[in-house]
Amino acid sequence: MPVRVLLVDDDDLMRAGLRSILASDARIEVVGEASGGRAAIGEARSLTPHVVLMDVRMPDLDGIAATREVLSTAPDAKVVILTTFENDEYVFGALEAGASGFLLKRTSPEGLIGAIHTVVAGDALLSPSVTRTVIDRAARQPRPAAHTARDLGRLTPRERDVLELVARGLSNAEIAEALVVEETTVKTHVKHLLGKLGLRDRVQAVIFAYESGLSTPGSQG
Amino acid sequence: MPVRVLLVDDDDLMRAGLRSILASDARIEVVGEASGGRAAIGEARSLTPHVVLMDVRMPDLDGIAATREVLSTAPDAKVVILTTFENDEYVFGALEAGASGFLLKRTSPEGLIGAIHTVVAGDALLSPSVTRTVIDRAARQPRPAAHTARDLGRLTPRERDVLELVARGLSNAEIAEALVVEETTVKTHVKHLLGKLGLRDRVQAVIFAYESGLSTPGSQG
DNA sequence: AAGCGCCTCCTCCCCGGGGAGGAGGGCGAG
DNA sequence: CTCGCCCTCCTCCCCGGGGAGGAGGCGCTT
Repeated sequence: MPVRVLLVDDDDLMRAGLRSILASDARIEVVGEASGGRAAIGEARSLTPHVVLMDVRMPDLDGIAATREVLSTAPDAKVVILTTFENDEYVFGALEAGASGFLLKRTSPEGLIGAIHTVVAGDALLSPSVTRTVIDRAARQPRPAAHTARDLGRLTPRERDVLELVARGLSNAEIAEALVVEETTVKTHVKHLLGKLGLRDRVQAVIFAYESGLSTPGSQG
Repeated sequence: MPVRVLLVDDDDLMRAGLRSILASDARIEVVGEASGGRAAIGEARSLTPHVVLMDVRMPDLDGIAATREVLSTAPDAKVVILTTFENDEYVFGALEAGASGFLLKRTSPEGLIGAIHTVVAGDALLSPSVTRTVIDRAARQPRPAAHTARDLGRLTPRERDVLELVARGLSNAEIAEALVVEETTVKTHVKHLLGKLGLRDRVQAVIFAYESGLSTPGSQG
Protein backbone atom coordinates (compact mmCIF):
# COMPACT_ATOMS: atom_id res chain seq x y z
CA MET A 1 0.00 0.00 0.00
CA PRO A 2 1.66 3.21 -1.17
CA VAL A 3 1.94 6.39 0.84
CA ARG A 4 -0.79 8.84 -0.24
CA VAL A 5 0.63 12.33 -0.73
CA LEU A 6 -1.10 15.66 -1.27
CA LEU A 7 0.90 18.51 -2.82
CA VAL A 8 0.10 22.07 -1.80
CA ASP A 9 1.93 24.91 -3.54
CA ASP A 10 0.69 27.94 -5.44
CA ASP A 11 3.37 27.48 -8.07
CA ASP A 12 2.28 25.10 -10.83
CA LEU A 13 5.82 24.39 -11.86
CA MET A 14 6.84 23.47 -8.33
CA ARG A 15 3.97 21.02 -8.02
CA ALA A 16 4.89 19.45 -11.32
CA GLY A 17 8.48 19.12 -10.21
CA LEU A 18 7.53 17.53 -6.92
CA ARG A 19 5.20 15.17 -8.72
CA SER A 20 7.94 13.98 -11.01
CA ILE A 21 10.41 13.56 -8.16
CA LEU A 22 7.95 11.52 -6.13
CA ALA A 23 7.05 9.44 -9.18
CA SER A 24 10.47 7.85 -8.91
CA ASP A 25 9.42 6.06 -5.74
CA ALA A 26 6.84 3.34 -6.31
CA ARG A 27 5.89 3.40 -2.62
CA ILE A 28 4.60 6.93 -3.02
CA GLU A 29 1.40 7.97 -4.75
CA VAL A 30 0.51 11.62 -5.31
CA VAL A 31 -3.25 11.58 -4.83
CA GLY A 32 -3.92 15.25 -5.38
CA GLU A 33 -2.74 18.83 -5.60
CA ALA A 34 -3.92 22.16 -4.27
CA SER A 35 -2.73 25.62 -5.22
CA GLY A 36 -3.81 27.37 -2.02
CA GLY A 37 -4.48 26.89 1.66
CA ARG A 38 -8.27 26.89 1.37
CA ALA A 39 -8.24 24.30 -1.35
CA ALA A 40 -5.73 22.23 0.63
CA ILE A 41 -8.11 21.91 3.55
CA GLY A 42 -10.86 20.57 1.32
CA GLU A 43 -8.55 18.22 -0.54
CA ALA A 44 -7.08 16.90 2.68
CA ARG A 45 -10.53 16.08 3.92
CA SER A 46 -11.76 14.35 0.77
CA LEU A 47 -8.55 12.63 -0.32
CA THR A 48 -7.37 11.45 3.13
CA PRO A 49 -3.66 11.69 2.30
CA HIS A 50 -1.09 10.25 4.66
CA VAL A 51 1.29 13.11 4.03
CA VAL A 52 0.70 16.70 2.97
CA LEU A 53 3.62 18.59 1.44
CA MET A 54 2.77 22.18 2.26
CA ASP A 55 4.21 25.43 0.98
CA VAL A 56 4.17 28.35 3.42
CA ARG A 57 3.70 31.42 1.28
CA MET A 58 0.40 31.19 -0.54
CA PRO A 59 -2.13 33.81 -1.61
CA ASP A 60 -5.41 32.95 0.11
CA LEU A 61 -4.41 31.13 3.29
CA ASP A 62 -0.83 30.55 4.36
CA GLY A 63 0.61 27.11 4.96
CA ILE A 64 0.77 27.49 8.72
CA ALA A 65 -2.91 28.21 9.13
CA ALA A 66 -3.73 25.55 6.57
CA THR A 67 -1.66 23.06 8.55
CA ARG A 68 -3.59 23.84 11.69
CA GLU A 69 -6.89 23.36 9.88
CA VAL A 70 -5.88 20.19 8.13
CA LEU A 71 -4.67 18.59 11.34
CA SER A 72 -7.77 19.57 13.26
CA THR A 73 -9.93 17.61 10.83
CA ALA A 74 -7.39 14.90 10.02
CA PRO A 75 -5.20 14.39 13.08
CA ASP A 76 -3.54 11.30 11.62
CA ALA A 77 -2.22 13.11 8.58
CA LYS A 78 1.41 14.22 8.61
CA VAL A 79 2.23 17.68 7.34
CA VAL A 80 5.67 18.49 6.01
CA ILE A 81 6.38 22.15 5.43
CA LEU A 82 8.36 22.86 2.31
CA THR A 83 9.63 26.38 1.91
CA THR A 84 12.33 28.50 0.37
CA PHE A 85 12.76 30.64 3.42
CA GLU A 86 14.23 29.73 6.74
CA ASN A 87 12.33 32.07 8.97
CA ASP A 88 11.93 31.67 12.69
CA GLU A 89 8.31 32.72 12.59
CA TYR A 90 7.61 30.14 9.93
CA VAL A 91 9.50 27.40 11.72
CA PHE A 92 7.91 27.73 15.12
CA GLY A 93 4.55 28.59 13.68
CA ALA A 94 4.65 25.41 11.69
CA LEU A 95 5.79 23.25 14.56
CA GLU A 96 3.23 24.69 16.90
CA ALA A 97 0.61 24.08 14.25
CA GLY A 98 1.62 20.44 14.45
CA ALA A 99 3.80 19.97 11.38
CA SER A 100 5.94 16.83 11.43
CA GLY A 101 8.67 18.27 9.29
CA PHE A 102 10.17 21.50 8.02
CA LEU A 103 12.21 21.22 4.88
CA LEU A 104 13.89 23.86 2.79
CA LYS A 105 13.38 23.66 -0.94
CA ARG A 106 17.09 23.20 -1.39
CA THR A 107 16.61 19.67 -0.04
CA SER A 108 17.70 16.94 -2.44
CA PRO A 109 15.11 14.72 -4.19
CA GLU A 110 16.34 11.73 -2.19
CA GLY A 111 16.05 13.77 0.99
CA LEU A 112 12.47 14.64 0.20
CA ILE A 113 11.52 11.04 -0.48
CA GLY A 114 13.29 9.95 2.67
CA ALA A 115 11.46 12.64 4.59
CA ILE A 116 8.09 11.30 3.51
CA HIS A 117 8.91 7.83 4.73
CA THR A 118 10.31 9.25 7.93
CA VAL A 119 7.13 11.09 8.86
CA VAL A 120 4.81 8.22 7.99
CA ALA A 121 6.89 6.19 10.42
CA GLY A 122 5.82 8.67 13.08
CA ASP A 123 9.15 10.45 13.36
CA ALA A 124 9.82 14.08 12.66
CA LEU A 125 12.46 15.78 10.63
CA LEU A 126 13.96 19.18 9.97
CA SER A 127 16.46 20.57 7.54
CA PRO A 128 19.85 20.72 9.28
CA SER A 129 20.06 24.48 9.43
CA VAL A 130 16.53 24.59 10.84
CA THR A 131 17.48 22.05 13.45
CA ARG A 132 19.98 24.55 14.81
CA THR A 133 17.34 27.16 15.59
CA VAL A 134 14.93 24.63 17.00
CA ILE A 135 17.56 23.29 19.34
CA ASP A 136 18.37 26.76 20.54
CA ARG A 137 14.78 27.25 21.50
CA ALA A 138 14.43 23.84 23.10
CA ALA A 139 17.59 24.24 25.16
CA ARG A 140 16.85 27.65 26.52
CA GLN A 141 13.58 29.20 25.56
CA PRO A 142 13.44 32.81 24.47
CA ARG A 143 10.25 34.19 23.01
CA PRO A 144 9.54 36.15 19.87
CA ALA A 145 5.79 36.91 19.60
CA ALA A 146 5.38 39.67 17.10
CA HIS A 147 2.11 38.94 15.36
CA THR A 148 0.15 38.89 18.58
CA ALA A 149 0.67 42.60 19.04
CA ARG A 150 -0.76 43.15 15.61
CA ASP A 151 -3.82 41.07 16.50
CA LEU A 152 -4.33 43.01 19.67
CA GLY A 153 -4.32 46.17 17.61
CA ARG A 154 -7.37 44.96 15.79
CA LEU A 155 -9.38 45.14 19.00
CA THR A 156 -11.24 48.27 20.03
CA PRO A 157 -10.28 49.85 23.37
CA ARG A 158 -13.42 48.50 24.98
CA GLU A 159 -12.74 45.01 23.69
CA ARG A 160 -9.27 45.19 25.18
CA ASP A 161 -10.79 46.20 28.52
CA VAL A 162 -13.07 43.21 28.42
CA LEU A 163 -10.31 40.85 27.36
CA GLU A 164 -8.22 42.01 30.28
CA LEU A 165 -10.98 41.17 32.72
CA VAL A 166 -11.75 37.89 31.03
CA ALA A 167 -8.08 37.07 31.48
CA ARG A 168 -8.47 37.78 35.19
CA GLY A 169 -11.06 35.05 35.40
CA LEU A 170 -14.13 37.24 35.81
CA SER A 171 -17.52 36.06 34.58
CA ASN A 172 -19.51 38.19 32.17
CA ALA A 173 -21.69 39.36 35.03
CA GLU A 174 -18.65 40.39 37.07
CA ILE A 175 -17.14 42.18 34.10
CA ALA A 176 -20.42 43.99 33.56
CA GLU A 177 -20.38 45.14 37.15
CA ALA A 178 -16.76 46.23 36.92
CA LEU A 179 -17.33 48.23 33.75
CA VAL A 180 -20.78 49.46 34.79
CA VAL A 181 -22.59 48.17 31.73
CA GLU A 182 -25.15 45.44 31.13
CA GLU A 183 -24.11 41.84 30.86
CA THR A 184 -25.44 41.66 27.31
CA THR A 185 -23.00 44.39 26.36
CA VAL A 186 -20.16 42.39 27.79
CA LYS A 187 -21.32 39.36 25.87
CA THR A 188 -21.27 41.38 22.68
CA HIS A 189 -17.72 42.55 23.31
CA VAL A 190 -16.61 39.04 24.14
CA LYS A 191 -18.24 37.71 20.99
CA HIS A 192 -16.48 40.31 18.88
CA LEU A 193 -13.05 39.87 20.39
CA LEU A 194 -13.23 36.12 20.10
CA GLY A 195 -14.13 36.50 16.47
CA LYS A 196 -11.33 38.97 15.74
CA LEU A 197 -8.73 36.86 17.47
CA GLY A 198 -9.97 33.60 16.00
CA LEU A 199 -10.54 32.05 19.41
CA ARG A 200 -13.19 29.54 20.39
CA ASP A 201 -14.06 30.60 23.91
CA ARG A 202 -12.93 32.64 26.90
CA VAL A 203 -10.61 29.85 28.00
CA GLN A 204 -8.57 30.33 24.87
CA ALA A 205 -8.83 34.08 25.38
CA VAL A 206 -7.07 33.71 28.73
CA ILE A 207 -4.34 31.70 27.06
CA PHE A 208 -4.04 34.33 24.34
CA ALA A 209 -3.71 37.06 26.95
CA TYR A 210 -0.79 35.31 28.58
CA GLU A 211 0.87 34.26 25.36
CA SER A 212 0.65 37.75 23.92
CA GLY A 213 1.98 39.42 27.02
CA LEU A 214 -1.25 41.23 27.82
CA SER A 215 -1.27 39.27 31.05
CA THR A 216 1.89 38.13 32.75
CA PRO A 217 2.48 35.60 35.50
CA GLY A 218 2.76 37.50 38.75
CA SER A 219 0.24 40.15 37.74
CA GLN A 220 -2.18 38.63 40.21
CA GLY A 221 -2.40 36.29 43.17
CA MET B 1 42.25 19.73 5.02
CA PRO B 2 40.47 16.79 6.64
CA VAL B 3 38.05 17.02 9.53
CA ARG B 4 39.81 16.14 12.75
CA VAL B 5 37.72 13.75 14.85
CA LEU B 6 38.09 12.55 18.45
CA LEU B 7 36.32 9.34 19.49
CA VAL B 8 35.07 9.02 23.06
CA ASP B 9 33.55 5.71 24.15
CA ASP B 10 34.36 3.33 26.96
CA ASP B 11 33.85 0.37 24.68
CA ASP B 12 37.02 -0.53 22.78
CA LEU B 13 35.11 -2.41 20.14
CA MET B 14 32.81 0.53 19.49
CA ARG B 15 35.75 2.86 19.02
CA ALA B 16 37.37 0.42 16.62
CA GLY B 17 34.15 0.15 14.66
CA LEU B 18 33.74 3.90 14.45
CA ARG B 19 37.34 4.26 13.36
CA SER B 20 36.87 1.83 10.51
CA ILE B 21 33.63 3.47 9.40
CA LEU B 22 35.21 6.90 9.36
CA ALA B 23 38.25 5.57 7.54
CA SER B 24 36.07 5.16 4.46
CA ASP B 25 35.88 8.93 4.10
CA ALA B 26 39.13 10.55 3.09
CA ARG B 27 37.93 13.93 4.31
CA ILE B 28 37.83 12.62 7.86
CA GLU B 29 40.79 11.92 10.08
CA VAL B 30 40.45 10.28 13.49
CA VAL B 31 43.09 12.08 15.52
CA GLY B 32 42.55 10.36 18.83
CA GLU B 33 40.44 8.26 21.15
CA ALA B 34 39.41 8.40 24.78
CA SER B 35 37.73 5.74 26.88
CA GLY B 36 36.23 8.05 29.49
CA GLY B 37 34.98 11.57 30.13
CA ARG B 38 38.05 12.73 32.05
CA ALA B 39 40.40 11.52 29.37
CA ALA B 40 38.21 13.12 26.70
CA ILE B 41 38.64 16.55 28.22
CA GLY B 42 42.38 16.28 28.14
CA GLU B 43 42.48 14.86 24.63
CA ALA B 44 40.15 17.54 23.34
CA ARG B 45 42.48 20.20 24.68
CA SER B 46 45.70 18.73 23.30
CA LEU B 47 44.43 17.37 19.99
CA THR B 48 42.14 20.29 19.01
CA PRO B 49 39.64 18.13 17.13
CA HIS B 50 36.95 19.72 14.99
CA VAL B 51 34.42 17.13 16.03
CA VAL B 52 34.09 14.96 19.14
CA LEU B 53 31.95 11.84 18.91
CA MET B 54 30.85 11.35 22.48
CA ASP B 55 29.21 8.41 24.20
CA VAL B 56 26.87 9.21 27.09
CA ARG B 57 27.24 6.32 29.50
CA MET B 58 30.80 6.15 30.71
CA PRO B 59 32.35 5.10 34.03
CA ASP B 60 34.26 8.10 35.34
CA LEU B 61 32.49 11.13 33.89
CA ASP B 62 29.40 10.94 31.71
CA GLY B 63 29.23 12.34 28.21
CA ILE B 64 26.99 15.25 29.12
CA ALA B 65 29.34 16.63 31.73
CA ALA B 66 32.31 15.93 29.48
CA THR B 67 30.62 17.85 26.66
CA ARG B 68 30.16 20.84 28.91
CA GLU B 69 33.82 20.75 29.92
CA VAL B 70 35.15 20.25 26.43
CA LEU B 71 33.14 23.14 25.04
CA SER B 72 34.15 25.48 27.83
CA THR B 73 37.81 25.05 26.90
CA ALA B 74 37.29 24.58 23.15
CA PRO B 75 34.19 26.52 22.10
CA ASP B 76 34.81 25.95 18.40
CA ALA B 77 34.72 22.19 18.68
CA LYS B 78 31.52 20.41 17.72
CA VAL B 79 30.28 17.62 19.95
CA VAL B 80 28.03 14.92 18.58
CA ILE B 81 26.42 12.65 21.15
CA LEU B 82 26.29 9.02 20.14
CA THR B 83 24.22 6.76 22.33
CA THR B 84 22.15 3.61 22.39
CA PHE B 85 19.43 5.10 24.51
CA GLU B 86 16.90 7.66 23.56
CA ASN B 87 16.31 9.24 26.89
CA ASP B 88 14.80 12.65 27.44
CA GLU B 89 17.23 13.46 30.18
CA TYR B 90 20.15 12.63 27.94
CA VAL B 91 18.77 14.54 24.99
CA PHE B 92 18.06 17.81 26.72
CA GLY B 93 21.08 17.51 28.95
CA ALA B 94 23.26 17.15 25.88
CA LEU B 95 21.66 19.99 24.01
CA GLU B 96 21.85 22.29 26.98
CA ALA B 97 25.49 21.33 27.35
CA GLY B 98 25.97 22.62 23.83
CA ALA B 99 26.08 19.46 21.74
CA SER B 100 25.57 19.98 18.02
CA GLY B 101 24.08 16.59 17.40
CA PHE B 102 22.40 13.66 19.09
CA LEU B 103 22.60 10.40 17.21
CA LEU B 104 21.42 6.96 18.14
CA LYS B 105 23.85 4.13 17.57
CA ARG B 106 21.42 2.56 15.17
CA THR B 107 22.38 5.34 12.73
CA SER B 108 23.80 4.08 9.44
CA PRO B 109 27.53 4.53 8.64
CA GLU B 110 26.64 6.96 5.86
CA GLY B 111 24.44 8.84 8.29
CA LEU B 112 27.28 9.16 10.75
CA ILE B 113 29.68 10.44 8.13
CA GLY B 114 27.06 12.86 6.87
CA ALA B 115 26.49 14.01 10.43
CA ILE B 116 30.12 14.93 10.87
CA HIS B 117 30.14 17.07 7.77
CA THR B 118 26.86 18.62 8.80
CA VAL B 119 28.13 19.81 12.17
CA VAL B 120 31.41 21.14 10.81
CA ALA B 121 29.29 23.23 8.47
CA GLY B 122 27.78 24.80 11.56
CA ASP B 123 24.46 23.04 11.38
CA ALA B 124 22.98 20.69 13.92
CA LEU B 125 21.39 17.33 13.59
CA LEU B 126 19.35 14.80 15.48
CA SER B 127 18.17 11.29 14.90
CA PRO B 128 14.62 11.42 13.56
CA SER B 129 13.00 9.91 16.62
CA VAL B 130 14.91 12.33 18.82
CA THR B 131 13.77 15.19 16.65
CA ARG B 132 10.23 14.38 17.63
CA THR B 133 10.84 14.90 21.34
CA VAL B 134 12.90 18.03 20.78
CA ILE B 135 10.16 19.55 18.68
CA ASP B 136 7.63 18.79 21.34
CA ARG B 137 9.67 20.70 23.82
CA ALA B 138 10.41 23.59 21.49
CA ALA B 139 6.79 23.95 20.48
CA ARG B 140 5.15 23.47 23.80
CA GLN B 141 7.15 24.27 26.84
CA PRO B 142 8.89 22.98 29.86
CA ARG B 143 8.56 22.49 33.49
CA PRO B 144 6.46 23.39 36.47
CA ALA B 145 8.18 25.63 39.00
CA ALA B 146 8.99 24.64 42.54
CA HIS B 147 6.68 26.88 44.52
CA THR B 148 3.59 25.49 42.85
CA ALA B 149 4.56 22.05 44.03
CA ARG B 150 2.63 22.52 47.23
CA ASP B 151 -0.71 23.19 45.56
CA LEU B 152 0.01 21.00 42.60
CA GLY B 153 1.10 18.24 44.91
CA ARG B 154 -2.40 17.87 46.18
CA LEU B 155 -3.48 16.78 42.72
CA THR B 156 -3.30 13.20 41.54
CA PRO B 157 -1.17 12.51 38.45
CA ARG B 158 -4.26 12.16 36.34
CA GLU B 159 -5.64 15.43 37.58
CA ARG B 160 -2.39 17.13 36.67
CA ASP B 161 -2.65 15.66 33.18
CA VAL B 162 -6.11 17.08 32.83
CA LEU B 163 -5.13 20.46 34.23
CA GLU B 164 -2.33 20.69 31.72
CA LEU B 165 -4.71 20.12 28.84
CA VAL B 166 -7.31 22.47 30.29
CA ALA B 167 -4.56 25.08 30.38
CA ARG B 168 -3.96 24.48 26.71
CA GLY B 169 -7.51 25.48 25.96
CA LEU B 170 -8.91 22.04 25.18
CA SER B 171 -12.57 21.26 25.81
CA ASN B 172 -13.54 18.29 27.94
CA ALA B 173 -14.35 16.32 24.83
CA GLU B 174 -10.93 17.08 23.34
CA ILE B 175 -9.20 16.17 26.56
CA ALA B 176 -11.14 12.92 26.64
CA GLU B 177 -9.95 12.15 23.15
CA ALA B 178 -6.38 13.04 23.99
CA LEU B 179 -6.32 10.86 27.09
CA VAL B 180 -8.43 8.13 25.54
CA VAL B 181 -11.09 8.12 28.25
CA GLU B 182 -14.75 9.11 28.35
CA GLU B 183 -15.76 12.72 28.66
CA THR B 184 -17.52 11.98 31.94
CA THR B 185 -14.21 10.86 33.36
CA VAL B 186 -12.62 14.10 32.33
CA LYS B 187 -15.44 16.02 33.93
CA THR B 188 -14.86 14.15 37.15
CA HIS B 189 -11.16 15.00 37.12
CA VAL B 190 -11.90 18.62 36.35
CA LYS B 191 -14.41 18.79 39.17
CA HIS B 192 -11.91 17.36 41.62
CA LEU B 193 -9.00 19.56 40.62
CA LEU B 194 -11.13 22.68 40.72
CA GLY B 195 -12.22 21.72 44.20
CA LYS B 196 -8.70 20.97 45.42
CA LEU B 197 -7.31 24.21 44.03
CA GLY B 198 -10.26 26.29 45.17
CA LEU B 199 -11.06 27.50 41.67
CA ARG B 200 -14.45 28.33 40.23
CA ASP B 201 -14.12 27.15 36.66
CA ARG B 202 -11.67 26.14 33.96
CA VAL B 203 -10.99 29.77 33.10
CA GLN B 204 -9.49 30.27 36.53
CA ALA B 205 -7.68 26.98 36.11
CA VAL B 206 -5.90 28.37 33.07
CA ILE B 207 -4.92 31.45 35.05
CA PHE B 208 -3.68 29.25 37.86
CA ALA B 209 -1.58 27.27 35.41
CA TYR B 210 0.14 30.39 34.15
CA GLU B 211 0.51 32.06 37.52
CA SER B 212 1.96 28.92 39.06
CA GLY B 213 4.38 28.32 36.24
CA LEU B 214 2.79 25.10 35.07
CA SER B 215 2.20 26.90 31.80
CA THR B 216 4.52 29.60 30.54
CA PRO B 217 4.15 32.19 27.82
CA GLY B 218 5.81 30.86 24.73
CA SER B 219 4.58 27.37 25.34
CA GLN B 220 2.13 27.60 22.49
CA GLY B 221 0.81 29.68 19.60
C1' DA C 1 -25.90 64.52 4.48
C1' DA C 2 -24.41 60.02 4.28
C1' DG C 3 -21.68 56.39 5.85
C1' DC C 4 -19.03 53.90 9.08
C1' DG C 5 -17.23 52.19 13.42
C1' DC C 6 -17.98 51.84 18.17
C1' DC C 7 -20.68 51.26 22.30
C1' DT C 8 -24.72 50.14 24.16
C1' DC C 9 -28.63 46.86 24.79
C1' DC C 10 -32.12 43.38 23.39
C1' DT C 11 -34.24 38.40 22.27
C1' DC C 12 -34.12 33.60 21.12
C1' DC C 13 -31.55 29.45 21.11
C1' DC C 14 -28.42 25.79 22.26
C1' DC C 15 -24.51 23.54 24.23
C1' DG C 16 -20.64 22.92 27.09
C1' DG C 17 -19.39 22.67 31.59
C1' DG C 18 -19.87 22.23 36.47
C1' DG C 19 -22.65 20.36 40.83
C1' DA C 20 -24.43 16.30 43.19
C1' DG C 21 -24.37 11.66 43.96
C1' DG C 22 -23.38 7.04 43.03
C1' DA C 23 -20.80 2.70 41.46
C1' DG C 24 -17.31 -0.71 40.16
C1' DG C 25 -12.38 -2.25 39.73
C1' DG C 26 -7.41 -1.99 40.77
C1' DC C 27 -3.86 -1.62 44.00
C1' DG C 28 -1.07 -0.56 47.93
C1' DA C 29 -0.80 -0.03 53.04
C1' DG C 30 -1.92 -1.47 57.40
C1' DC D 1 -8.12 -9.23 54.40
C1' DT D 2 -9.86 -4.77 54.61
C1' DC D 3 -9.59 0.07 54.18
C1' DG D 4 -8.84 3.81 51.32
C1' DC D 5 -7.22 6.22 47.27
C1' DC D 6 -7.35 6.49 42.48
C1' DC D 7 -9.30 5.95 37.98
C1' DT D 8 -13.05 4.95 35.49
C1' DC D 9 -17.95 5.83 34.09
C1' DC D 10 -22.89 6.91 34.84
C1' DT D 11 -27.44 9.96 35.45
C1' DC D 12 -29.96 14.09 36.42
C1' DC D 13 -29.87 18.97 36.72
C1' DC D 14 -28.97 23.80 35.88
C1' DC D 15 -26.59 27.84 34.44
C1' DG D 16 -23.13 30.49 32.16
C1' DG D 17 -21.61 31.56 27.92
C1' DG D 18 -21.43 31.83 22.97
C1' DG D 19 -24.04 32.17 18.17
C1' DA D 20 -27.32 34.80 15.39
C1' DG D 21 -29.61 38.79 14.50
C1' DG D 22 -31.23 43.26 15.28
C1' DA D 23 -31.48 48.20 17.02
C1' DG D 24 -30.58 52.98 18.70
C1' DG D 25 -27.18 56.69 19.74
C1' DC D 26 -22.79 58.99 19.07
C1' DG D 27 -18.89 60.83 16.75
C1' DC D 28 -15.82 60.45 13.09
C1' DT D 29 -14.71 61.08 8.13
C1' DT D 30 -16.09 61.89 3.26
